[in-house]
Amino acid sequence: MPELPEVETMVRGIRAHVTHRPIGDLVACANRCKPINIKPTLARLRKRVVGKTFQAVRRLGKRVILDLSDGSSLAIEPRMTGLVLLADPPDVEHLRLRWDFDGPGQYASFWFWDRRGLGTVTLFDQAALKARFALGTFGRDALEMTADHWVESCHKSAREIKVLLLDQKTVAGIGNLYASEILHRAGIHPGVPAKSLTPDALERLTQSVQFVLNKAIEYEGSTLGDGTYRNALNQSGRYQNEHRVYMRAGEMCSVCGDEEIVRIVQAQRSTFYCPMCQPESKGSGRKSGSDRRGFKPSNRKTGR
DNA sequence: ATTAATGTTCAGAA
DNA sequence: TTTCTGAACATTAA
Repeated sequence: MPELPEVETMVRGIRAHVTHRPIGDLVACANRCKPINIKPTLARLRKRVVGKTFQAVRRLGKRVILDLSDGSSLAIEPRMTGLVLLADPPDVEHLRLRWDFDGPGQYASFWFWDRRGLGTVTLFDQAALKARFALGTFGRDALEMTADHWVESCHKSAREIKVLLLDQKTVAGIGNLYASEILHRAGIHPGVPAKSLTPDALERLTQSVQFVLNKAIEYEGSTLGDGTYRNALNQSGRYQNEHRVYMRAGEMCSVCGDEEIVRIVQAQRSTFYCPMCQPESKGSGRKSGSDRRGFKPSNRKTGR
């Protein structure tokens, strides 16, 4: 499920191969899959894209943005299982769209592949893109968040910190997997209200977001058990080997060695955490000492 | 054979 | 205003 590190890996993977090349055609792949959700229609998008070039490829939250030479931009949103590929798709059935380039180049085309078909491709003109991703309508990028920004985002909110982390309007790029990993490294219990976090906890959160996301980018993202996520050349990421809590319910915490990782459900999504490293009490002060022992997990489900 | 679970986003309701 | 719920989708585990 592509989150910030996976989408960043996609962007870096295709950038050199898709920019400044004339687009010869855009077609729906010939298989029984629907060509996913396209705005406007495929036919109209095709007319708007053919003959142009991509001037730049960048990331906005969890979307791949391709800036066209006429000032408009294409936003590819992988959602759960979408991939951009230069070659070697995981399978041919779930290829959805293909862009063909004219002229020389290492790869003649690139694809949007999506097993579940929740992904979207949307064309924005310059003004519409600006409006859609303006601060306030869309959150600041997770890698741009300073401690002051976190204070501003958290100090009024009654929501659980894990749920707030997932809100793309509050902060862009964090998804279910990295939310659990980030909070574990920060020593913050996922269920505490955002506004209860102390300045110290928010400082740790700031650092943890930077550390975890940058490390995950360095490792080219996480390819989970189902093997869905792949880079542009259909290679697995390597950050899954570094996960400390995600999908590790019932395992001993590798950091404290004293407690099993627990799975709970928040906002209909799985959360994983360590009751020892992430105490529930006030402001999640990790070093407060008084809550080192005697803590009871707030939820008893430990299955995976 | 049916049902639940999986994760992201958005529309619409509370 | 803020927060919550359900739908969309494909595949697999129970």
